[in-house]
Amino acid sequence: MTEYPNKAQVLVAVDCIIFGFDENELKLLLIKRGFQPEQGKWSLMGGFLRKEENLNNAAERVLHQLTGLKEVYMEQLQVFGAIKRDPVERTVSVAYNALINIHNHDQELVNKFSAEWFPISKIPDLIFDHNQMVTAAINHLRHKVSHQPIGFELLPTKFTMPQLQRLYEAIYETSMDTRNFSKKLLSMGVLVKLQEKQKGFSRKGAFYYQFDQGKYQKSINNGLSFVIKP
Amino acid sequence: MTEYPNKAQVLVAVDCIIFGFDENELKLLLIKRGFQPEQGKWSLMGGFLRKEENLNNAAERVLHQLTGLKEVYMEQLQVFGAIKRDPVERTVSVAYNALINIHNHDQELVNKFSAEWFPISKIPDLIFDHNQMVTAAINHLRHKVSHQPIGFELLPTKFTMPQLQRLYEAIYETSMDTRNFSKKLLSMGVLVKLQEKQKGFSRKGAFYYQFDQGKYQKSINNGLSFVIKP
DNA sequence: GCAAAAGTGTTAGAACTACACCCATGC
DNA sequence: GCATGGGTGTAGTTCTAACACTTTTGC
Repeated sequence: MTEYPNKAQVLVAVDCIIFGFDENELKLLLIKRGFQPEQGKWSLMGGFLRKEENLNNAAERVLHQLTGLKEVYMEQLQVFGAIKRDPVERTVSVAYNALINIHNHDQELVNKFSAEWFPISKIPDLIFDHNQMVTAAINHLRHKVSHQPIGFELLPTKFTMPQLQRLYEAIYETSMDTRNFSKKLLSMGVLVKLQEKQKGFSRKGAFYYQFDQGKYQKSINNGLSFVIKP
Repeated sequence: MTEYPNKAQVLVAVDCIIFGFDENELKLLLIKRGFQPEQGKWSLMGGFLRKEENLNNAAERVLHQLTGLKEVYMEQLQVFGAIKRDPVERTVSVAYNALINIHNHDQELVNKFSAEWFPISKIPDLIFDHNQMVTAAINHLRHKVSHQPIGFELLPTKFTMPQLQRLYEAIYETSMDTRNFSKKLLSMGVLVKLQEKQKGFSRKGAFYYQFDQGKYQKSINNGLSFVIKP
């Protein structure tokens, strides 16, 4: 074991861009920073990498601290490494996208961090380069949902076709044709229709569906490509 | 200015996955490691992040050290942060994809680092997690060339239609129909046909084309999507 | 004149887009 | 019985995929 010469004295952090969907809008969970620097400003939830954990663990830990959730869909987005991005000390930060069901998180923890959900159209000024991270995160999500079945992570396991459509409309900031949308989704054969109907939202009630990972894998192996264009 | 408590003592490195195309095969430039640990083994070209440079600069510097090239198409790929990925010291490494014209690099520098081009089908065992990086890099490249006009970075400014097709075939490891390929490329209206023909390779000679960034931007603004499926 | 690569068109099927009305239910 | 959102079919158009022969030229 030799030590490397010219070590770079740089800190490594992770920041989580936490997405949720509340039946109509795509939202991000932001915290009001309780410590210096920039105390009291809005920020992404973040933390420093510890020696005994790998990067993904660090991101999961940070997400868990704020939401109480584990086993969440997370994905490394990008590293931000500009020299002065953090004024206190040279820090590179790895941004992670997290997709959660907006109704599942632990409200007490969220209160503890003075966190709030913001619609993506109304993101406030954030500290450091966090607005840049958010922009990258939204672009990445838009791109990714168009050809991977990850949108379902933002919905309850049981969801209706109109809910799913509104989700895609919110992500793409567009509107889609109901007939073409359901035709497309059903044609891919990755959804299971349940007998049960959603009650209380509309008079008629909409049938619930579930995403079926097994069916998806089979379809993929048969050459299907999952595509939902904006 | 306060200092953060519980700093993570972690080094930050960059590693470059350098792609080239030699008329038939997609290749990677690998170095024979001249220092400990793992001296004499094949490896990606890498280096540590310095305090006074941002991540992209570091990647450019590392690429320049090996190839003598500047202003090269580079793209951050992913961070690798497993605890024991580097046995000497805890290091997270940011992998960068670089696309270069295989005929342009500085041969002396390449010799100095005992570097060699390897076809992507014959990548040797590499140190640390570099094989993982290479796999991620190839997957990323395959995905990216299918909807962004970055393949041209691997070719000379003037290239023939058959060269371009062979490039895509090499990246996708597939074969394509000549007629459909040229029809598709020309229909997007982003290439300029030159009067000049390639000499010496085939009897007939093939016309040269150039990629036109301005035309591409215009087409994009008019709603074109650049797509070349495998 | 022949070998080797370049260049070019057509057709059938698949996927996409646009579009409007009836249905089920709670009040 | 009416207001609200849920659910469904068709036709025109565009895109894709499959397929083979002629052209040019150096030797």
